[in-house]
Amino acid sequence: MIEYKILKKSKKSNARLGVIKTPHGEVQTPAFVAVGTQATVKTLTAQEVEDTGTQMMIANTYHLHLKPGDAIVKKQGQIHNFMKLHRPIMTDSGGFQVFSLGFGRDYHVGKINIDAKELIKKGDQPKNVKITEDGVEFRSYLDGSKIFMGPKESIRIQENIGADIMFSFDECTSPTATYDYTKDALERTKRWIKKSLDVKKTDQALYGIVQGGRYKDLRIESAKYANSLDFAGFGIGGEFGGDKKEMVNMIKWVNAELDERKPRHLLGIGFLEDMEKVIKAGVDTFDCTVPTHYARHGSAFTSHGKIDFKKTKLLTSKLPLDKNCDCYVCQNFTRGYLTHLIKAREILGLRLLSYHNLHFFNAYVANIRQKIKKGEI
RNA sequence: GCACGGGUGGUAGAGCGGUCAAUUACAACAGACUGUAAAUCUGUCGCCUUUCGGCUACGAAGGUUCGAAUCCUUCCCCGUGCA
Repeated sequence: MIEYKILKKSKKSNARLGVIKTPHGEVQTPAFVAVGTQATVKTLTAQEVEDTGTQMMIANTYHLHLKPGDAIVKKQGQIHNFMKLHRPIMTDSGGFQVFSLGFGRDYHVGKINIDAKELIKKGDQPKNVKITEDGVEFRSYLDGSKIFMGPKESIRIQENIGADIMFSFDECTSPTATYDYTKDALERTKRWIKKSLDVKKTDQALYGIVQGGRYKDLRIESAKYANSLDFAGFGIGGEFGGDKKEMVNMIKWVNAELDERKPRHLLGIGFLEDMEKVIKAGVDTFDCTVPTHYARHGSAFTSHGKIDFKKTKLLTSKLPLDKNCDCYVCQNFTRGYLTHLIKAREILGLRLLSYHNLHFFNAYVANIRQKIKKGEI
């Protein structure tokens, strides 16, 4: 189980300072959660992940079920022992893959989409996954085989993986869904999160997920329902409207309904510019692929903006990546060297940028914690 | 000197009479990425033009043809073999 304690509540916003105690250590919140889908924060060793100041990681049920198989992870001593990360770990339920491999893929849309048109009507099905009342039939992206996953399957897999915190199985809806579709999907998600709780056998913590798309009444209904059940915390998922303002409002609608004594995790949101906004809306933890994903695409974040290390002109630069950063990468290498590594497609380039970006994101949130502590936000 | 083979856009390398401003790859340039189908994807990439279109181009110069990067002649380079 986990324990959440509020250390300080902001007077200026809904932000709060807290700590989540888990069997694998504490998380000072608000906190950034690194994404380690396949039991690895891509390119980095567990030791390096810890060295970047990462407090918690989130792995993925769907991916680990396909490869290597959750039974294998269990036999290897579960995820902490398997990957040798001695920090708190979460597992996402596979609910996001209902979207990313389903309608998300069909419509080429992300979770925040200003151009989204309402195209998905109640009863519609994505091309590559089949959504039923009991769960979802996926096509494995590895070999095309059929994989069925519902709340029961997801929880069983997550219990085998053995993270500190599990998420209930849900259907992440698309920004291209109509109200009627989203309402219908929410009814499924409500049944699924209840079922997730009912079938859970271990003492791992389970978070209930809130959906409801961009629709206020559905978001509130979803939050109220999740709050009525005995979850250890909450996950806020789904699409987040057309812009950041809308997103923040949606988070506020939801958090107003949730028991403040339980931690709230915002699923899959975390651009740098989003962090302070969502924290002020009352979010405690959030995960995002951006630092590691962008790193592998050659981009690094700095105190003066983003740098694209694919640009040839940077080859002659003798400046550090970020002069205001005290991470190993910024202390040792020039922008020119990093550019060379990226352009030469050397693995080290991806590793160094991943390391720096994670460090940068963690430091960024640590700074926000300080601001809350000082009463600045 | 003789005999073959070859000279194509920044590079490599297709094309071998019209559908070729020229396949493709790389490079270059620009952009995207939010619970990771992602060390990925998209666009531009001779010059002028927003588009239509125009212009100059496949070693050089001639020629054949309605039409040539593609065929012929000469020349200039490069590679291999024989002297």
